[in-house]
Amino acid sequence: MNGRIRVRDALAAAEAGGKILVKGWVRTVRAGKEITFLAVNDGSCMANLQVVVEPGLANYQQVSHLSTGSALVARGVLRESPAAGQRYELAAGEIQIVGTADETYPLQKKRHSFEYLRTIAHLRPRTNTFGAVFRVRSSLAQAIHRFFAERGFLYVHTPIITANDCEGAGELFRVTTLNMAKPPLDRGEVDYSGDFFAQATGLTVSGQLEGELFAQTFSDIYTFGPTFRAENSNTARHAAEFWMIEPEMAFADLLADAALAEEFLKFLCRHVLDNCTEDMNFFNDQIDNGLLQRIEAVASSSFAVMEYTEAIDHLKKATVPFAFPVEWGLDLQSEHERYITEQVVGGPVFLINYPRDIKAFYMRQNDDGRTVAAMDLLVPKVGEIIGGSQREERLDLLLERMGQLGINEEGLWWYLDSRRWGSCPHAGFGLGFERLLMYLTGMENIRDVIPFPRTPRHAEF
RNA sequence: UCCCCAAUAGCUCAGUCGGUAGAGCGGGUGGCUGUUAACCACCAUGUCCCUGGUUCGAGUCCGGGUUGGGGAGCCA
Repeated sequence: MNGRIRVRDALAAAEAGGKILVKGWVRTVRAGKEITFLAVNDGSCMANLQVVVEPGLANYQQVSHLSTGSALVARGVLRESPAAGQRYELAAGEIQIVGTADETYPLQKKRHSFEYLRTIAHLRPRTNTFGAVFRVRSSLAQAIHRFFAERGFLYVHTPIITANDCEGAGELFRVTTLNMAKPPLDRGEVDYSGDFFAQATGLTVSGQLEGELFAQTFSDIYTFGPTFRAENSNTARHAAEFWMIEPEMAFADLLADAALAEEFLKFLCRHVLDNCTEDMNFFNDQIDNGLLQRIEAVASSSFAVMEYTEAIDHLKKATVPFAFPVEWGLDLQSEHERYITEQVVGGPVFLINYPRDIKAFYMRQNDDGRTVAAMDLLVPKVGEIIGGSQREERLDLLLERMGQLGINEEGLWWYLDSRRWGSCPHAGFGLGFERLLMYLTGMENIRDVIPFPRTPRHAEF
């Protein structure tokens, strides 16, 4: 628009000499009496366009006094840069100062801590690191849609508001229009019959159950949307609001599920390596020196598969001390998962067939009577990154399991119906988008890969 | 929610044995320079997180709190 060219395209021009117009924000100014250099960035790439300004310019005085953060429009000739550091630069013929930034601008041309930048989340995208994070985030989201689209998966929008809290009480955010100062009571309990939905509702913790219903029409589907957990988790890996990808395939078993997960993760590794090269190189240089090597290794590896029972054997034989006990029937802790993927396998590994009693009610019971068809994909450095299962398609066994766990059938009548008519084997998995992003960028805190993080006590911006 | 650590200039930090605070960067001014987080000189900037206590005297020691960070659990 208005003939503007993005910095990314200007820097990638086939040859110098063109008259161009760029619009962006000043990252640094190196000003002098005889010449001034402005580094201009418009978010299209990490690299800045060097704008060279000489005293002949009408407003040279004002331009040489610009400071970091200012917005401007620059017109001039793209030419080869005589100095090192950039191939092209813009010889300014005209600079229009659009918006100045005074000395109170919080971003300085120096390194800031991530903790500080979190307090100015509205400005941090203007830094190199967060610019890279959010470019990769955008690119990766589009790659995810492309992956599934190319394979014939239907994209389904499952509800954000739900009355379904079957995955564990107390973790839902409540959604209500009741007067919180004076809620209607019935025998001491809040009476939701007069609430907007005439029942207790909350924000979704997973689209899986609805996703299963669509899989039994469209064969292969996926969801990709916001997910909410009201848990008081204070860690670098948890947010109250995050985005989750949940594919579901009909006529698929656990191994087909694992095969999809493997293809999916490799595709995304390859995608960022091939399409986000500049930003990935930055992460490798500045954030995590082993990043490119690790992602390249995952992209070209073949994932191992290991039974839970075998993993327990390995852990029992381990010579390293663990803080938590290892026993068949107990869930694996992060330390155990990392030992398996890093020390035993030395790469990505699917752990499959977990004890029934530590897994969710909807997972398919195996013939051994004590395990279910669950899988977790473990990767070096982070541990579990994908969790999935083959679902229990047999109505009687599903009802039996729900009964054992005290799960109310009435609220899930629609889910159970899917096992009444045309039930079929099906399987799926869930992947936390931010955790994927952490894995692929080397960023170590989930609050630094989501634009405006929501965590306990934090809903600013 | 539990355990551990931290909080000093706009930012990143130092501050010895308890004696009323410094550096670098950033900012301002000037100089200089086809510069690359430019460089050089000068200048300005503090609720030492809050609160109570010990002490002649607390940034420093002790109690309580707040906020942040790391780890764990929960999980994606």
